[in-house]
Amino acid sequence: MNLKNKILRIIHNALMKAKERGELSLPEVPPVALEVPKEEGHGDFATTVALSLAKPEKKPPRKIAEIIKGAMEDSDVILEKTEIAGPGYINFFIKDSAWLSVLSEIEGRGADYGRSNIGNGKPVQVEFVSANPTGPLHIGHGRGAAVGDSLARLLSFAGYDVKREFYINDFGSQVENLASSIYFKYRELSGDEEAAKAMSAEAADEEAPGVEDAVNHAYWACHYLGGYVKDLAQEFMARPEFEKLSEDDKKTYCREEGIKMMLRQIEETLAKFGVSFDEWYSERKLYDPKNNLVRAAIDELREKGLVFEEGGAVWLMTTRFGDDKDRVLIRNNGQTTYFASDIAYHRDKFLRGFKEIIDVWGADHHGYIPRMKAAIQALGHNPDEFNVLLVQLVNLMREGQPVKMSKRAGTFVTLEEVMDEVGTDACRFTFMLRRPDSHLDFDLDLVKSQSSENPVYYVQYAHARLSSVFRQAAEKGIAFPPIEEVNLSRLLLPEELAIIKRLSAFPELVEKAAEAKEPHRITYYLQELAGELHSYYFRHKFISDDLELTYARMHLVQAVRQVIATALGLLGVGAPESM
RNA sequence: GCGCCCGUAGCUCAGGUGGAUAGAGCAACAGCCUUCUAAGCUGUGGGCCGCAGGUUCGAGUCCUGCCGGGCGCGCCA
Repeated sequence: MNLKNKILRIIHNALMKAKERGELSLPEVPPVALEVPKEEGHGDFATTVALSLAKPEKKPPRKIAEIIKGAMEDSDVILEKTEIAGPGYINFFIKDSAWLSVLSEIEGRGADYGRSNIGNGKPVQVEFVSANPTGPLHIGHGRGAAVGDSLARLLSFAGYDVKREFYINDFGSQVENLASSIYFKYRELSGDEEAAKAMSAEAADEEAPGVEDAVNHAYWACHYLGGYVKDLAQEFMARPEFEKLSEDDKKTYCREEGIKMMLRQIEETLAKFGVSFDEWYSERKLYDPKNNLVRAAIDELREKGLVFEEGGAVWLMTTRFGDDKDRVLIRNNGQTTYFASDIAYHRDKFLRGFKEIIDVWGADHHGYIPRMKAAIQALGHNPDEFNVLLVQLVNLMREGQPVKMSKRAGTFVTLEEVMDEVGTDACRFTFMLRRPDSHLDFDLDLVKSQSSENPVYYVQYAHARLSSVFRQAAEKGIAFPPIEEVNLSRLLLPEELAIIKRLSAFPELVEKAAEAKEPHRITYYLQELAGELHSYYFRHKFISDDLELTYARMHLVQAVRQVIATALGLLGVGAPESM
């Protein structure tokens, strides 16, 4: 049992005892809030329970605090002292010797220190990135990937049964656009004058009036996105089987092979970024003739009486569940909407047994949340089982100036290029430096710079430095005796105890971050821990002639090294042995 | 017009689900390498937490209204 829980037990027992004695009435056991005070002088832990009991007990809070304090028993002998302060806080001061046991706990659990089971094996699905397979990933996808992946790692570490999923929009107008772009480019490359003319009209005219979207897209993709449409067209042309096809079949080929190639590229980019998925879920699967899930979803909603027809279209009554207006499922041309697909998709997620569903979306889709929540309820689920994490769009900067990513400006930058320029660790860490819903300026020069301005190296350097200490010790032939044989009570410095206290806070930090779905908290914790470590490192030698002290300090920094590595791992960032 | 997000130090941002005297990095200034990695350390200054009310023992945090910025409001995806 950790220290915090021991204190909680002491308080709880004291409350029970006070009740027995008749000093407190306590019709029901109050929740006890125990926190770490900001001010050091206020002890290691403090509770406000006396304050919150003041009203129901009709006694002054300080009086209640006296009663509780008088009933407390420190059976494990972990308390240095307790005191009542301010309006009625009870402050707890832990014995130094009790803190030292944290080091043994960390060493004992190793890479599992901080792992918990608050998730209790609950099946959770995190769906993220889900970019259209019509072009390369950009930096906004990168942020979504970093946030989604870190969240998945965090939840998994907290005991949830997590699955990561990528939803492939391989159905509908977007992929048709890709298909005709490739096909169009192929025609141009084959000497089709009409196609070439449209292309040059597009190049000359900002708005390119009268030119269809596919040409527009092809022009953009060929000139600014690394020419991937042109690459694909050329590759297909070189394949013997392609030329044998009829024009119609060529177009189909462009679509099918185009999607396949784009997905492969997306998967490779993400793999390089350290992100992988358990499932790549195809939208087309929802329309399988043998098992049409979209039809099944609409039928289910219709049976519930939540569907109606108007103007030749089929609608879902989302307003019954708080949406602003009802939404179309089937257009009057007979085609289903994206929304209908999405309902079927999310219905299937629940059918697959997930008890909680988390979608990571770009913030520009936030308006879509109410209708999706409504749909979840229409299907008979608790809307709390479906959560959307909004990730704000990223401003790519260079030397303090925004990089405008317009197709005309010729400055489109892919995620791949950003990773190559700044490195994946710096890239991922930077994404986790902000709350997901706050705007992020991603300055390429800053993220690239290997200086104090760059927090990722600050943290990684702490790990590398400590690794170096162990190399030095080994070179000098200094042993690393087991922790049971080491006199940890030699760790008397205030900064040593401060570090131990911070290490002891890690498991709860992980739990809270997981519950709040806020992986960025890990980033801030890391910066604080690294800061304390650097300061400590600078002031004190770890390896000295005093072997007893050396051993004790080596175990301390071993624990720090472990926690830094674990925490960086939750962010998908490496912990280098040397830099 | 309606809805969502944001507003905290000169800049970029934290602020642990309502707690004690609001923090960090950068920038500015002044220092620290003979010693385990200077990608580091030490110190200094800097605030009407957008504004005005409300809820209570207690508000940067919750509620209402305004101001300012971003985004969204399709039988597109």
